[in-house]
Amino acid sequence: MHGHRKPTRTDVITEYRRDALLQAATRVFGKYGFDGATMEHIAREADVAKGTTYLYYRSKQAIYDAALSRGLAELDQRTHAAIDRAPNLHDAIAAFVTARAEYFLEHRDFFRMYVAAISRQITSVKPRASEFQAMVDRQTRRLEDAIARGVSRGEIRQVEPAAATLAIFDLTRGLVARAIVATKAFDVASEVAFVTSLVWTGLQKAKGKREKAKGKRQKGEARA
Amino acid sequence: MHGHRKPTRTDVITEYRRDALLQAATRVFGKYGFDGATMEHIAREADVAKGTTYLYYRSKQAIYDAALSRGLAELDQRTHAAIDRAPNLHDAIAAFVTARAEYFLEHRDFFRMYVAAISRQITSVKPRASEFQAMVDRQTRRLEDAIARGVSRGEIRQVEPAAATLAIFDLTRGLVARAIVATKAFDVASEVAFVTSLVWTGLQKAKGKREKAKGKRQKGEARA
Amino acid sequence: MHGHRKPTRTDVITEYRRDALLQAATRVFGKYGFDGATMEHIAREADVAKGTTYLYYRSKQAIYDAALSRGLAELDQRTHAAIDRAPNLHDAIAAFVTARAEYFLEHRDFFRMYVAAISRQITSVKPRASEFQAMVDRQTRRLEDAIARGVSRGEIRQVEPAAATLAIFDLTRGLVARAIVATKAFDVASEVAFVTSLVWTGLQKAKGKREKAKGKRQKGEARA
Amino acid sequence: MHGHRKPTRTDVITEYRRDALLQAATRVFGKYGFDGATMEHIAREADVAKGTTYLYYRSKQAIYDAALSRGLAELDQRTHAAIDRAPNLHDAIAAFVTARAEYFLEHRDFFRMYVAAISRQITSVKPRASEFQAMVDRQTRRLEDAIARGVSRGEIRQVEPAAATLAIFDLTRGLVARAIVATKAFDVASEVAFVTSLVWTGLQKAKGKREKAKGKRQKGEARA
DNA sequence: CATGAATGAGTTTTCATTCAT
DNA sequence: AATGAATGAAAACTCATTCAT
Repeated sequence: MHGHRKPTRTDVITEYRRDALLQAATRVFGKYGFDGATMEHIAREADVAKGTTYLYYRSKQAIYDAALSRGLAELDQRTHAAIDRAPNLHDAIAAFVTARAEYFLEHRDFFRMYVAAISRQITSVKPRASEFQAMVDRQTRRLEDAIARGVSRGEIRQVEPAAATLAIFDLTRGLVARAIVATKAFDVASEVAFVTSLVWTGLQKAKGKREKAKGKRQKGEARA
Repeated sequence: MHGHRKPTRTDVITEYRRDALLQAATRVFGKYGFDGATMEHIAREADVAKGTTYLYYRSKQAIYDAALSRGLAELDQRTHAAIDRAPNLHDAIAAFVTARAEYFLEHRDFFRMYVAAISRQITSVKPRASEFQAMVDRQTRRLEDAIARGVSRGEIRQVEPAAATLAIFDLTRGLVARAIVATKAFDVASEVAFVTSLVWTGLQKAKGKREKAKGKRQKGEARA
Repeated sequence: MHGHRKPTRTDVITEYRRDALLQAATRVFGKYGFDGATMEHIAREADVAKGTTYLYYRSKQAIYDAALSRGLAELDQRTHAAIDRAPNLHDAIAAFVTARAEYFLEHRDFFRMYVAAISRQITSVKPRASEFQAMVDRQTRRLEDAIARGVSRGEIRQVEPAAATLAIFDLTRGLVARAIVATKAFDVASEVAFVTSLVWTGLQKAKGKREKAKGKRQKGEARA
Repeated sequence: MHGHRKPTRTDVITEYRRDALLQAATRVFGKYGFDGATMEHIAREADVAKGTTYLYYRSKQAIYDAALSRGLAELDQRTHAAIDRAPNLHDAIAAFVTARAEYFLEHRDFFRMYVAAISRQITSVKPRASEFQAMVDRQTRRLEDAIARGVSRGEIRQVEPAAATLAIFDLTRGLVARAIVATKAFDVASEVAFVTSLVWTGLQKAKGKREKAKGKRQKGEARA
């Protein structure tokens, strides 16, 4: 902030503590949820006294938010990097799914926090919606842009890029959730491949086949 | 139907109270989550005293479970009925998405409970996974069977029916979640249509094109 | 109460209910103690609805008191009768111990209430001491009189009759307590015999021996 | 004596608090009984907040157990020391009664807890009997041994040492109970003397007198 | 008289947060 | 800065008692 000031000893300690606390918090919140987690537990996990926690974070909510943000930022990073590396739209989609699945599976506690956070957002009385919404946007922006380009180039059919992106987003989340609760072996790679192929195929230009079915609608079908 | 005993006064009251409590519980759990909800609050919402709650449900957990189960059963009902009414696979998929989206949007509090329950299942220390898993299975079974038939008839391409079903399941959930947090107008019908079309197209037999694309990148896609 | 009025149907029912409730109360209070017992439990045990209990007894305390009183009155009865039948002091003592032990062992729940009541009296904040004290007095009066006569007749040595009586009273209580908690066989008869003989011997005129012992230690007793 | 580590601040506080809490608990449990006592009350009495109590004792039951145990251990101590100091059996008996009476009268609240504990043991649904039983055994062991020696030396008549000991035990308890509820002056010393003399005389060898009475039993007499 | 549904005061226990050392 | 003892608000749950039917 103050330019290139050499970090003082204090800065280093502070940095170290904040990191340790965030890691501990992620573990504990991931395992027990927001309400189930206790400051005591987090402190112990971070190897500090309970009071120390409050020197670095104002409250339980604050440490929770920080832990969540940090994870989201990292995930963001990974997601972006993966997409940027992809040479084409198909691979960008695959990269998106893969990168996120990998990140979540490497950070299962974070995934739990993440899911709970979404759940809380939906449940939420307070409108923390906006902050969270912004993060989701950031996570999906790159992919959305890629899809938009794909559409404008005629590479894929005319779809709402946002809708398509969110679909991929949802599929990824579901996939990871199942991987995490899975008791028996779960072949992530093949699941990722399936999701990717489903979406990719789904984005192809229709071959006209469906027209007929569409022609003779029955009730019970989507009213779109 | 089940013994024509005239319902006693107590039976009537019991029926009425249980229903009122379940409704209240759904509202409160939906708004505040399991931990955030208080028995006091639920009781007030159901217009009874705190103690009365315990005359009908043994514990907070019990009333939570009951409220969740009831909603799931209703949802199950609707989902089944919708699929059964569909004349073909395409419409079955559309019906699945539509029925669930409608149910959830009519019962937003229940949707919040539902999402929280899934979140809890993932977070959960205790393995209440199984009970819940069973319900999910029940909800998806019919669609899975329909998809399996579609595959064996060659109506759609060779996919793992379970995987395809869960994808539809995930997409529906995401769709509803967005509809519920949406601050501005949200065109559910068109979202449903999109999801349905994405999946339906995605399940069509591949035209073989993509293979090539994967092998040798096209220049136009160099930077997504 | 109103002389020889023929008991009405209502009187009979009332009598019957009060009795059933008292029996139930004794069982329940005996098993769970005052605080551990619930009106619900007592009512169920007496085969009436919870509210009915309050038609016969003003409160939990009232039914407790009534149950205790009834037991004490019966015990009183038995104790008196036994003593009155005894031809001499020795037998009166034996009869006292025996009668009480028998009564308590036939009414173990009542014994538990009884012990708890004594405990409560000691603990008691409120001075229900007097009422209870009176009952103890009534229970011991006859024996005390018999002992007083024994003393004045020179049948036994000069002791404070009240003190001697209470000693016998305490020994009996201890004996029964052990019989009731005993897990293995407990020979009540021989315990009663021991207590009786101990007391009877203890009340005999001293042979003068002890005086000396107290004055100048005997070597054999140097280390007890 | 046990590692000369300087006690830390925390150690000191802990020691102090545990003691204060135990004292407070004894007072409160003694006055109101287990169920009548509230944690709030105990905390106030110990001059701490309600929550503080739980920093030192896991639960109400735990603090109760600790308070009871501490008292029993002290009483044990005193009882043992008194008996060990006695030069002969007669004095050992006197010492037992005296020491216990003194201890209880100095710690009236503890006596109330003690009586309630015995009462609970009798009433008890759960078999905490064993733990408690063990403590009683410990309290009486020394005296029982002394009596056994007295019997084998022919110093006193042939009695079951355990039975004699428990008789003395019961008499002491009764004596103290009366001293504690006594509203008017209560001459403990003379009561102790009476109990001691009654027992001591009662343990002397019979002079053969009673034989006759025994010969012509009447009903109502012990069937031993 | 009898019932049992309803009430709400009262109890134990937990835990985020504060603050003296 | 770090500690951890102390606090007290909050919450689930129980049960004696009341009262409408």
